[in-house]
Formats: sequence, C-alpha cells, structure tokens
Amino acid sequence: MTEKQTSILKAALELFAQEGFKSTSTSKVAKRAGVSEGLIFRHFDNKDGLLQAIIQQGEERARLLFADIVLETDPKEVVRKTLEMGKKTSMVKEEADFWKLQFKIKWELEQYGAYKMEPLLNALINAFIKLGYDEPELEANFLTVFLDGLATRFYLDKTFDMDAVLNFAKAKYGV
Amino acid sequence: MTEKQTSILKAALELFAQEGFKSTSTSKVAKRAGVSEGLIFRHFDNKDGLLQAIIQQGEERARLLFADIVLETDPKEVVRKTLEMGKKTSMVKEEADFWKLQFKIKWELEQYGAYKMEPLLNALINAFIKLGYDEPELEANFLTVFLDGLATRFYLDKTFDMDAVLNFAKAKYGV
Amino acid sequence: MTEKQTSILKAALELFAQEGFKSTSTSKVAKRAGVSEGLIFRHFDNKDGLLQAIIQQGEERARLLFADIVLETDPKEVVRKTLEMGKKTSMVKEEADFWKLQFKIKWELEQYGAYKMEPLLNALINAFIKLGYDEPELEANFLTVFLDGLATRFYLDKTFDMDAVLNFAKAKYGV
Amino acid sequence: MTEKQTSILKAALELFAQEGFKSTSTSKVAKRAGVSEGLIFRHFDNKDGLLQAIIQQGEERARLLFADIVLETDPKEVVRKTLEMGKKTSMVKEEADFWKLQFKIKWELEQYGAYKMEPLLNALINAFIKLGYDEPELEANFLTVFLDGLATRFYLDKTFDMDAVLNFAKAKYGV
DNA sequence: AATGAATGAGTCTTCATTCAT
DNA sequence: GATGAATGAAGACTCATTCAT
Repeated sequence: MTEKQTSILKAALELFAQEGFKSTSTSKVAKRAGVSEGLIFRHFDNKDGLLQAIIQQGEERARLLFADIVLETDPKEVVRKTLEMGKKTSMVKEEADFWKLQFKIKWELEQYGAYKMEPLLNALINAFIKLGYDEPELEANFLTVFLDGLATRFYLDKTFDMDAVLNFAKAKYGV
Repeated sequence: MTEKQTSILKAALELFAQEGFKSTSTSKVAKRAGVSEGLIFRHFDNKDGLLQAIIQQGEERARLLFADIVLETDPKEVVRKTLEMGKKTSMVKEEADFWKLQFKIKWELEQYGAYKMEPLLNALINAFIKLGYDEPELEANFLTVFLDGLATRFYLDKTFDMDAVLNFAKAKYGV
Repeated sequence: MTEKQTSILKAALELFAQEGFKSTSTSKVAKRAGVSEGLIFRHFDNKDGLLQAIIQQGEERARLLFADIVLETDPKEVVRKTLEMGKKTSMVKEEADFWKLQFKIKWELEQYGAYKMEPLLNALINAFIKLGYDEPELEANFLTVFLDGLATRFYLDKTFDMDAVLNFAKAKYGV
Repeated sequence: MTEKQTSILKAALELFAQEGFKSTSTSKVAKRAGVSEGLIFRHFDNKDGLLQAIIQQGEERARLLFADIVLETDPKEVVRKTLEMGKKTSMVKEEADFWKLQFKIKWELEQYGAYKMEPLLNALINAFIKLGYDEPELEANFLTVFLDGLATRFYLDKTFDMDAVLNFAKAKYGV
C-alpha cells in the first residue's frame, strides 16, 4: 500500500461518510487526496472497487474490535464491552467516520452482512448462558438489535443522549 | 392533488425506496409514472421538491400511525402496539416501501427528525409511569432505540427473524 | 426526423467518413452539427446507435442504387450500369462521403454484409446467362470482386485513374 | 532488435489486426507482449511510431513477396503467381494477420502506398507484353484492381469462396 | 396542464505519455 | 534497458433542469 493509495482511501472514507457513496464523485476524491483522478482507477479499478477496499478494511477493523470481546472470559465484561463498543468507536474522528460509513453503506447497498456479526453474537450467547439467562440466544439477538438502534440514533439524531441510554442499558444487564 | 401528481409521487416512492434517492433519475421516475419528465418539475419544482413531498407524506402517515397508539389508554396496549408497529407497517408492499424509504432517506440526508417521534415517546413515557417503571423516560427511550434497531435489521438483514425477537421483547415487557 | 436529427446524422457521416468511426468523438460530431452533445444520445442512444442509423440509411440507398440495375432488361445495360455504379456514386461530395464510409466501416467492423449485394449479384448472373457466358455465376462473382477492388483504389489511391481502368473493363465485357 | 522489441511488435500486430489501431490501447499491447507499458515508448517513441514500425516491416515483407514474382521469366508464371499471392499470404495465421492489418491500416489512414506495388505492376506489364496482350498496361492495372477486391472479400466476407473465383480468374488468363 | 426536444455541467472511465527509480 | 506509478486530457454517457409549443 503506497502513500498515495492510503491518501485516496482516506479521502474516499471521509467523503463517502459525509456525503454518501453515490453523491461523492471520483474527481472530488482525487482532489481531496491530492492525486490525479486516473490514479484512483489504476489502483482500485473503478469507483466500486474503491468502496470494496474500504469495506474490506472495515471487516478487518471489525475483527479487531470484536477480538477484545470474544476473548473475554468474564460474561459480565462481555456484555459491558459490547455495549460500550459504540462509544469506543466514536471517540476518534477518523474512526467515527469509518463506522458511520459502514452503516451508511448498508442502507445504500441494502446488504447487512450478518456474517460479520456472528463471532460477537456467539460470544454474547455464551455470556448469557454463563449468566443463567433463560433464553440466551434470543437475549443475544435482542442486544445486537438494540446496538443497531444505538448506532442509528448516535449517527443521525443530534439530540440523542447516548450516555444516558447506555448507562440505563448497562444497569438493566447489571454490568 | 391531480391523478398525474399522485402517480409521480408513487413512482418516485417506489424507485427511491428501491434504488435510493441519488441513484434514481427524474427520467426514470417520469417513465415509470407514465408522464413527461417536464411535468415533474412543473409540479415539484425540482428533484429535491419531489423528495420533500414524499417526506411530508411520511409525516402525515406517521401521525396517523401514532394516533392509534397515542390515544390508547391501557399502558400495556401502548407498549404492545408500539412493538408491533414494525410488523403492521410491513405487511402491504406499498407501505413497506414507504417506511423503508423513510429510513433510507434518514441515512442519505443524515436527518433523524426526532420531533416526529415525540408524540410516541410521550405516550410511552406515560405508559411506563402507569406501569410503575422506575425510570419511565429512559425506559421509553430505550424502547425507541430498540425499535430503530428492529427496522434496520428488518429492512437490511434477510436472515433476520423479526417475529422471534419481537415475541421475546413482548415477553420482556409482559405485554 | 427533426432538423437537428438530420444535422447530427450529416455531421457524423462527414466525420466518420473522414476520420473513421473510432477516431471521431461524439463531442466533435455535436460541435459540427451545432447541437449539444447530449442530444446525440437522446436521439441515437449511444455512439453505436448513431453509426447504425447511418448504416441503415446506407442499406436504403443501396437498394435505391441497385433498383435501377436490377430492373434493367437489356443484359449489356446491366453490366454497363454495374460498372459505372462507382462513378455515379462519387460525383456528389456528400454521396462520395457516404459510400466511402460504408467501406471504411466494413474494415473497422469486419462485416462485409454480403446479403446486401445479393440482388445485384442475381441481376448480373441473369445478364451473363442471357449474354451466353459459360459460367455466369462465376463471371458475376468475378465482376463484383473487381468492383470491390475499384472502390478500394478509388477511395485510397489518389494516383488511381479510374476512368481508364473502367473503360478497359467495359471494353472487355463489350458494353 | 532485442527480444522484447520483437514481442512488442508481434503483440501490436495481432491486436491492431484484430481490433484496429485506434481501438487497441498501448496498455493492452504491453500486457500481451509481457512488458511494461513504458518500454513501448522507449523503443518506439509513441503509439504512432509503433504503427510505423509495423508498416515498415510490411514494406520489407512485400518486397520479399514480390521478389519471387518479379524475378520470374515465364510470363504465364508471373500472372499465375500474382493471382495466387493472396492464397500464399493467408496460410499461416501470423502472416494472415499481417496482411489483413496492412489493409485495415490503409483504410484507417487512407494511404494506399501505390509505390509499393510498382515493381509488381511492372512485372505484370512485361508479362502481358510477352503474352501479346493488346493493352498490357491496362491489363496489368485491371489485374491489380481485381487483387485488391480479392483481398477485401477474403478478409471481410466470411461466405466468400476464394478458390472458386481464383480458379476462374486463372482460367480467364489461361494460367 | 402537459409534452418532449434541448442543454450544459458533470460522471465515471480510458488512454497515451512521462518520469523517478 | 526496464519498470510501474502517476498524470492530464479526452472519451462516452447521464442527468437535472429549461423552454417553446
């Protein structure tokens, strides 16, 4: 990955996250990245390839993000870390852009990519089993649905008080 | 609202919901609506005006949808009806398109429009007060977040079993 | 066929004939036709559609051109008119462009379109039968091959003296 | 001429013959030749230089091809060999490509290069003189025109039966 | 109200060519 | 000699919008 490749990816990430994939022209990406437009196509074949490259990075980041949770043995910690995932991924601007884009793309492409969540889901199921919940699987699913809602609100609703709801949720689960 | 105006709005709704706002050209809308392209601009000024008209319809529909819940006096019924809102709005194809579009647009425009939810939120708060919940406001917020997650999953994750999670949630709230 | 459509077709014909299909940009065509570039696509779908429109015109013109020969009853006249076809089609500039383009395209697309020649070929076979030639079919084929050579030379070889060779050929066939 | 130079020329020949000069990108040539794109420009300056190199090769090959005819003393053999030139040059795939390209280029560049044919033309004139033809010069010209037609048909008309017409022509000339 | 021809700016993409290594 | 990253201009095509009818 050369320096210019990185700057293209960075510029694309920012713009796609801000304006959306379709609304961002390759010429804008090139301008912000400080490279010629042609270079985008040499490295990523086409605009879609650029998006795919970003999505792939997303999968890697997701794996990294999940690793910390999946490897946790204390079930309460699993639940707590899962809930706080959203906060963790929104502190740094670049990272916030990144995850926002992942959600935006989901709606623009109408692909959820449930498989990416599977490791996390399993970790949650295990945790709920250990914690003696009656229906650990449903409980885990419920929680991931809530997380999706959390992201939606966090990224779209400027008036949303994430901390309050988050603390409330943590209390609910006793974590 | 003339007949042609209606058919333009209908065509736009379908296409925007399927392909997204940016990806749908006015010419496609005109073709599907069976009218000339120029007519769209005479009636809605520009492409954005067309979107605004649809969004406005959305607000009216939302009010209608919420009315049934807001007017309910039995608190359990309020919670139950709220939870089942998603199912109710996804039975008819045209309606499913409609609500899907509302979510798509939220992400494309990055406007949540929290004010639209206020009547529902208040109804929920009241219900939770009546039901004796400790923190009715947070409880209500938590529930709306969950609902947003539910919509996300329902519209994007083909493998998602909404009924299972929904029944589980209803059991949780004892409704 | 509106006025602008005609002027697009005319400009395209000239340019394709002069510079070749691939080497002529749609923007050049638009400029010469005095219309916006977009209009080309509204009327002919794509650059290829523009070419097809010209080719189709070509087929019609060819039918017209052949009609005079095919309807001729005097066999000597059939042969003579066939031989002079080349001269006839090269007097007016616009027509010369047109037929030159037909040949250019053949080489660019590698399609001969033998079926277009069939009526002429049959007329020639009949003529040679009437004239008592031993192998009328081969004789007719030989003549059409010669005609193709004539066109090649006429359009490409500036030093070529068509009249001399043509008179010689006419003498050969006694017409 | 280094090995890489040769492979560039070979790749260019094949591609230009198949797709045409304008339609073949230098990057395609480089890829097929298995060299970097830059190397083409180091060796041939620009895309046009590449074409010129191929054309020049064409002249050498033409000289070689004509030599056998020009040096022939038997006039009948001269005519026969001339007629069979087309067949001879189309047996080997690489050679067929080569001559096809020469014709394609003629039409793309609109340069006939009559001077290349001169030695052959003179040989034919001489032959027709020896054979006692009335107008040897015109006869020779007529024959070369026919040859151009033969090539046109052979390369473009898939349904064309070259052997039949060729044998007929040979019979005509009694060779 | 309604049409559809027409526009011009913009989109993604290709391509010949250059240049540092 | 050889590579391949990088460029800038140009290519085909799309699209929101206007306007005469």
